[in-house]
Amino acid sequence: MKSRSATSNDVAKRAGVSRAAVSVILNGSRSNIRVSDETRQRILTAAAELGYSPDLAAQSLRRGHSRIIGYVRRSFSSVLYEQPIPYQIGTSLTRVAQNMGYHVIEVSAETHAFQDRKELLQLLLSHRVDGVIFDWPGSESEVQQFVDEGLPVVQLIRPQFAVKTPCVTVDSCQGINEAIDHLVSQGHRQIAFIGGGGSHIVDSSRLDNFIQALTRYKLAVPEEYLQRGTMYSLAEGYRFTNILLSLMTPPTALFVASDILALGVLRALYQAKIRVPEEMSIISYDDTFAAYVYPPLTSVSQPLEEVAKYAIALMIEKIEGSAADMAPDAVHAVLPTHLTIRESTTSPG
Amino acid sequence: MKSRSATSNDVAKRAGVSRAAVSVILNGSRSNIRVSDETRQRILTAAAELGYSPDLAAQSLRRGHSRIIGYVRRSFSSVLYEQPIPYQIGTSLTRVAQNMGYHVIEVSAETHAFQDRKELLQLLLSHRVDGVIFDWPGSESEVQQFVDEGLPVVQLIRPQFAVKTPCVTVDSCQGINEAIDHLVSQGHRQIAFIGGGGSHIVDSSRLDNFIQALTRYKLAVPEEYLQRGTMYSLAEGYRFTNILLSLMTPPTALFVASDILALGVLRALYQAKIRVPEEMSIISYDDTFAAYVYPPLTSVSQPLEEVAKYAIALMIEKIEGSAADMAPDAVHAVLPTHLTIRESTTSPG
DNA sequence: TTGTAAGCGTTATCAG
DNA sequence: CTGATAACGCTTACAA
Repeated sequence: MKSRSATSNDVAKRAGVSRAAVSVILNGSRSNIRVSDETRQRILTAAAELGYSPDLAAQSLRRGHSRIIGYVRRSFSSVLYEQPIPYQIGTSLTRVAQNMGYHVIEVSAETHAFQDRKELLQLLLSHRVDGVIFDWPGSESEVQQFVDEGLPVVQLIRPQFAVKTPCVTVDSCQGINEAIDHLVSQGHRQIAFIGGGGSHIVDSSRLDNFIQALTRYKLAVPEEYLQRGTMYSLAEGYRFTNILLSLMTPPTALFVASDILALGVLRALYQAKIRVPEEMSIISYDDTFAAYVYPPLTSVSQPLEEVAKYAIALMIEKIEGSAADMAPDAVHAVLPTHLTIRESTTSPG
Repeated sequence: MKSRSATSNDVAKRAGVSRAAVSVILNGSRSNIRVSDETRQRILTAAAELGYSPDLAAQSLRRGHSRIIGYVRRSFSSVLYEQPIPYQIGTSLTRVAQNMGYHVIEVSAETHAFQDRKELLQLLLSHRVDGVIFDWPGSESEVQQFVDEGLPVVQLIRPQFAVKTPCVTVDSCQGINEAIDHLVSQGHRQIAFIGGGGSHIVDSSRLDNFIQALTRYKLAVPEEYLQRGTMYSLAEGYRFTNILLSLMTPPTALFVASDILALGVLRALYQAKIRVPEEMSIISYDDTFAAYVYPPLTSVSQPLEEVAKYAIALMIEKIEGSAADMAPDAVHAVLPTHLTIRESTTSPG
C-alpha cells in the first residue's frame, strides 16, 4: 500500500497558499519575491506534517538541469585490491557531491551492457547529467564525445591531455623527492626502482622523478636498477625483485611505484629470507594498503580525497559559473604528494 | 554551446510519424499496438541520426517509477581497507542493477549532510526511489521508516531481523566446517578462535559454527582459545594473537573471523618470529585481501557478487512483481560460504 | 505579497 | 496504426 508522496500542491492546500509560494519557500530561488514570516511558517509546518519532499525528476525536467554528475571509471569489475583507487575516488566523489547538493552516477566503459561504447554515452545523456568526470579515460574519443555534446568534463589522475578539459592530477615529484631524501639520509646509496603501468606520463614520470632525485645526490643510476614492466601487479613486483636480488651488487633499498607491486616485492623478500627493513628498505607509492601489511610500508601518499573535492568543485563551477568564468577551459590542478614514514626503511646493512 | 538533446517529438517529426509511435517503438510498453516494420525502421534510423536518448526524468515523472534503487551503506567515510565489503557490494550492486536497466544511488547514514537521519529519508524520497537496499542497517528504526513509506526494502549481510523484509545473508557454517575439516585433516588438534565485531548473529554465529565444528571432532574447546573482541581491526587481531601465544599450551592453528583481524595476527606472528604456516597455521574469514598478503591466506570466501545479484533480483521482483508474488514478505536467502585453500595452512610442528 | 497559467518530455487514453 | 489531449510535479513569468 504505497502512499503516494505529498506534492507541493498538497502542501499549498494545507497551508492555504498557492503552489508558487510553496515553491519559493521550499526550494527558493527568486529573491525578488518576499513572503511574510507568518505564511512562511505555515508552509514550513505544513510541509513537515505532510513529510513533503520535492520530486527531483520534476524539478530536473522543469529547471533544465539534473544536478547529476556522471563518473566514468575504468574497469568496474576489477578486483578491489588491484584497483583500489577508483573505489576510493568514486566513494569520495559521491560523498562530496552529496554535500554540495549533487548526485553522482557511476558507470564504467567495461560493464556488460556497454560493450558498445555508444551505450555509455546514451545512458549518461538519458540521465541528462550536468557534467561528466573521467577517471583514467581509456581513449581520446571516449572523452571527446562528451565534450562534443557540450557537456562540462573534468578528467582525473590520468587525463587524455589531447582533449582540452579541466584536469585534476597528482604530481609524484615532491613525494618521490622526499622518499629519496629519506633513504639517502639513512645512508642508502644503492637504490633501485620497480615500476610498471602503461605509457601515460603520470606513470613514466614516477621513473623520471626517481632518476632526477638520485641525480641531485650525484648517485649512480645503473640501468639494471631500473625495472619497469607493463602493469601494476603483484606478480610483476615479485618478478622484478628476484631479478634485482640476483644482481652482482643488489640494491640496499627499493623504490616501488605502486602498493600492489610492493606486495609482490614483500613476497619475494620473505621467500628469500631477506628481512625488511634490516636487510632491505622499501618505499612504496600510493599508500592505499601500505599501512596494513607487515612491516607497515613507508609510502608516498596521494591526496585522493582532495582530488575528489577539487574535481567536484571544478565541475560545479563549470556547471553553475557564468560564461565569463568558464573561459579557462583547461584549468589543470596538480596536487602534491608527500611521504608517510612507517617501518619499512632503516639504515643499510 | 550546449545542443539541446533531441526529444521524442523531434524524432517523430523527422520520421514523419506520431509521438505515440515513437514512444511505443523506442521504449515499448504496450504490446497490443503493432507497428509495421517499415515505420519501425524509419523511427529507429531517425532516432539514431538525431542521437535521441529518452529523458529519464520525464519518463520517471510520467510513469510513476524511477528505476532508481537506493543503497544505504554503513559508514561512507571509513577507510577502504577496514571496511572493504561495502565498497565491493556497492560496486556490484551498481553494475548488476545497470545491466537490469536500473540505477543505484548510494548514500550513507554518516554523511555530513545527514547528521539528522531524517534527511537521508528525504533525499531518497526526493529521488522517488523504487526501493531501498540496506547493508548492515544501524538500527531498527532506520529500516522501519522506509518500510512505513511503503517502499520495497531488502536487507543485506547483517539485517535487522525485527523488521520484516526480504534479506540476503551469508551463512558461515559451510565455510567454517570446511576450514576445520581442512585443519583437522592436517593433524591440528589445538585450534584457537580470534573473533570480533558486534553482537549481531552474523558475527556471533562464526564463533558458534567454529565451536560446533570442533565438537563434531570431539576436540576440546578451552575457554582461553576463544578470543572475542568488540570490533574487526588490525589492532585486535594483534592483541589477541599475543594473548594466545603467551598461553601454557599455545594453539597450532588459528581461525580468524575476518581478514583485517588476520593482518594483525600476521603482524604479531612475524614479530614473534613464528613462521606461517610452518609453526602456525592460519585460516581467515572474508577472503577480501587474503590472497594479497604473504603468505597468501587460506580463507573462507563470501559470495559477495552473488549477494548483490540476489539482492537486485529480489528487489526488482518486489518492484515489478504482481501483488500476488509479493506475498512472502520475508524471503530470506542464505548463501553458502566455502573454503579457498592457499598457503597459510600445513601440518603442525 | 499572492494567484494564474504555461510548459519541461514523456506516456496513456481514446477516438479516428 | 495516427493524432490530439491530458497528466505527472514542479518552476517561473506575469498579472492581480
